[in-house]
Amino acid sequence: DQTIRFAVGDCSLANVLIAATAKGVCAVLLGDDPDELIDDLVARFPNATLVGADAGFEDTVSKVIAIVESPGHAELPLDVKGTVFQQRVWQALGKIPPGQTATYSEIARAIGSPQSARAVAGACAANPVAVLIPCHRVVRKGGELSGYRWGVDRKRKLLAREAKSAGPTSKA
DNA sequence: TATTCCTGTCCTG
DNA sequence: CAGGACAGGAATA
Repeated sequence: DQTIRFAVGDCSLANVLIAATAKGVCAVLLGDDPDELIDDLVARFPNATLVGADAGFEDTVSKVIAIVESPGHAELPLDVKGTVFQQRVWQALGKIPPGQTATYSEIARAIGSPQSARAVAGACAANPVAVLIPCHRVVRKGGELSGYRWGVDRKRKLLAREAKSAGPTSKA
């Protein structure tokens, strides 16, 4: 059992809920409705004690939003839990540079299970920390966006913004 | 082109 | 415990 502090802010894409334990950020949720985000948080951490933001948490919130608005800006300590497989996937995702994308099969290969592309997708979907673990940078082979936990449209906008901010050096 | 199998998790019966 | 559903992808008929 643990205590989780949380706060809801907003960015250019949507409302953002940031939640953290004493160890680090444990959830970053995207959505249009703050209440909906809180419901999601409760569902993810049914055994945790949720408390509102206290002094000093604003700093974490602003950092997370800064990363959402401008990926690659900084990193925060994370406190995420999952299966070994999921953690391997998330770690692999973290190696994708801002502005670039990888395919599910590439990630699968990177973690040593070349045939587990579908399982990789499942692990991405289970990612509790939007943007900080860049599951939006994973696309289907061929470059198509197939799906995104927080909306394909949001995924597209995130990628478009990253591509722009990382510099349109590709084939220009 | 349409099936079928593979893979890790989660949800339901 | 068994079966089905997924943000995929490759092989086979």
